[in-house]
Amino acid sequence: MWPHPVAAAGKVLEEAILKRRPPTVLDVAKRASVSVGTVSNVLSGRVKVSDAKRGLVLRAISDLSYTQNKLAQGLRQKRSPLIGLCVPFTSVSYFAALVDAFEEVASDRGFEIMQVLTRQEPEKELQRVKSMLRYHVGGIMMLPSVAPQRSFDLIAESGTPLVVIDRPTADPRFDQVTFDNYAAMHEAVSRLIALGHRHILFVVRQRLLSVTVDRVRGLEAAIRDSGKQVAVNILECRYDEAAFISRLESELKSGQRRPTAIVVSNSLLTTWTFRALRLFGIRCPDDVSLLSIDEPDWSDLVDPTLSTIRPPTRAIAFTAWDLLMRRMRNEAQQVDRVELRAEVIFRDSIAPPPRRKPARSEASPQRTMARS
Amino acid sequence: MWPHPVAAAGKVLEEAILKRRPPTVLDVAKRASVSVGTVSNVLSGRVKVSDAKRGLVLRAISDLSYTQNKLAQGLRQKRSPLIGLCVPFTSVSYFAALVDAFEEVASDRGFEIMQVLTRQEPEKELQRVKSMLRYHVGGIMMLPSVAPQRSFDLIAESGTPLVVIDRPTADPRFDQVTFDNYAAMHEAVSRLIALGHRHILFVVRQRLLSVTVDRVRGLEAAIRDSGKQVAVNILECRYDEAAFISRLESELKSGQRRPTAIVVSNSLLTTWTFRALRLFGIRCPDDVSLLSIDEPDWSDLVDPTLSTIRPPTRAIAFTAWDLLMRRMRNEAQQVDRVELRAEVIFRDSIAPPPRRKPARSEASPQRTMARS
DNA sequence: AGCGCATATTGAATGGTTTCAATACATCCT
DNA sequence: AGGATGTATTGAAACCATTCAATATGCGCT
Repeated sequence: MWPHPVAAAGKVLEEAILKRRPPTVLDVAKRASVSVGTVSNVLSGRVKVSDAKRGLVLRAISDLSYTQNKLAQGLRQKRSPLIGLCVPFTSVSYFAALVDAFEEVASDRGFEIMQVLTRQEPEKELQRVKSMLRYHVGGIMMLPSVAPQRSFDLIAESGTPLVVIDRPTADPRFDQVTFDNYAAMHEAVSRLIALGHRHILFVVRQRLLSVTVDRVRGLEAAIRDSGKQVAVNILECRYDEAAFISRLESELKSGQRRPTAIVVSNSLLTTWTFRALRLFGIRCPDDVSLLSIDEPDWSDLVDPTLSTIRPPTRAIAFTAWDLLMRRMRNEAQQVDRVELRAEVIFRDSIAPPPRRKPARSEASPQRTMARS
Repeated sequence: MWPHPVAAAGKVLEEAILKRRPPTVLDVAKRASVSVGTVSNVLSGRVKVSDAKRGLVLRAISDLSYTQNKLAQGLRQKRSPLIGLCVPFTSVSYFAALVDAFEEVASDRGFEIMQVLTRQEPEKELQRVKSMLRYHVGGIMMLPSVAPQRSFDLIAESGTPLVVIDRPTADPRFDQVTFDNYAAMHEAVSRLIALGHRHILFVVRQRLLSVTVDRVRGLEAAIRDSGKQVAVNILECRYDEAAFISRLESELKSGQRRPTAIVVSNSLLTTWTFRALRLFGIRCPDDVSLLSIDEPDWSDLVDPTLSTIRPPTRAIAFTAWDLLMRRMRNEAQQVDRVELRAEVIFRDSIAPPPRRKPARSEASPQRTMARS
């Protein structure tokens, strides 16, 4: 007497169910009466499988509601479809928008994001990079800190594809996607100078950061190109609001080199600056003009509305993704360095400087200071 | 003649180096002349190892600069030290702050974050939950959508510990950490009523969301407790700024039930509302008072400064983490439901309603409407 | 010295997938 | 029919860390 077919099917089910463990390729293979290799081929689609067998396999997969174990897959392939995403914070809106865009495209393409935060500290960065590598991530997107060399070396040594975003690096080993800080800064500062500003304060987080260097170059070029005498002061500050405010105050009250325009490096510092100006009773744009790099989402809500350099966030994310994929598929011909353009948006926070203390008495339009 | 010790050591190195692959426990074990079991015991610290052997092992680890393969570890242990973090977006500051706090505590404790975004859509959520489970994450933090049932079932079935954050659920299977929306809303609305408001508009994203339900309960209770006649309108809207603005406009211009106070459910909608009021030329707080749930970071930068309900973001993250760890270590006695308190911050965007059209002529303080 | 007990150490088996050399099968041509 | 060519399928081996039953070692006591 032959075993009843239904009972037989039941018996195949048994293994996975009785042992209360998720079904494996082996379970699927048994139920579909094929080999594990065939199941794997159906799953990956890399090798042609006859329609008949494919049907059996798909049937078995859905019967058992089998799901791939990505850890085992990653172990075997030595690369998991995890993508490491390394940014300083998520609580800065520009970074958050980047993360958001990356997750969107990653999940659409069947990848997952492993997110690590560096807090802008090279040590922390190194530690976080090591964590990513322990998971054998298939690729890394990284917004590097000031001193990313050791992290870069580790990544290069591991052979993991890396795309550097937002902050250009001299390292010739990696693809990178940035926006043209030089041009954006040149455009913005040229406007300030045209309006008559001759004392500019540039507030930055870290002077050594490559983006900062580019921005300073753009600023200086704009001054040269204008042919005017413009004094520039750079204020570097840690992330500590109280300390920042007091340093800003002393800058703004130093009679001689008192700035009439402030350019701020990121949206967090802009928030603080804006708050500080209120606190000091300094009016914007009457007393001082303000321009922010990294557009905060409240730019058009405040009074005055804020002039900004708006980074092409989503374009950066999508471009970086494409580069990373190309590299993961080994299709990269050479190192790519893409530079996108940022949009400079002039709103009300920029105006001609006040008339008093004219450094060289430029012809700035007459303007009453009162506004009430 | 015995092999020279140095040559022997060199020979041990060979394997990993010649084959150009990262060293494994086996390589470490050979070099330290111990068994793989011992190496594993040193690594995990779960079993006591003599100081002598431990020294040898540590030495070998550093010599070879061995790093654990977390994929293999996860495969064997059936749980990886990856923590799935599931939120709607990162581009809303409240969510971004949560993510930030989670990453901080996770990386301090040697865990990594796998971040997935649900876009508030149950379908997407389910898909993302499946992705997490395929990686056999050790635990999940989730800010659920309106209809999380299937996701919950899947998670429960997989046996993965889950902590539900921010949005209370009736599901009795999972720990949860929320803040007291009822109390916060009660406090805020009581103040509005005390100031004389009798027409309140509540702008929400999704009426069915549990937090919304709680907030509405708090609102209604505040009205009951006040003993006054207060009309409430609820405006539900998708995430589409143009559509939202036009719906808001019709609400604000509907002569009869025209609200004098608006409560908005999250910071993104608050941004839109704020922008819309400007657009319509409706003054705040003169014509209408405004209160935001989820404190945007520009609350004190705009004019008028914004009244808000500030969620205890970091406390939520840390509490949720502790609950999750307890559950991952199987120390949980019962299902925990922690409810933290939110802070209600009254700033300038709240004032008594304008005098015109007194519904029942309450004694609100005389107030000239003109301002500039 | 001999015995028993406690602790440290060992290493084969395990987990789930993919890979790839080997095999089976089908097709076509002469 | 016989042989050659090409494609589909198979299943053992590999990936790497952990587990745990079995063994080895050390210690104390008589």
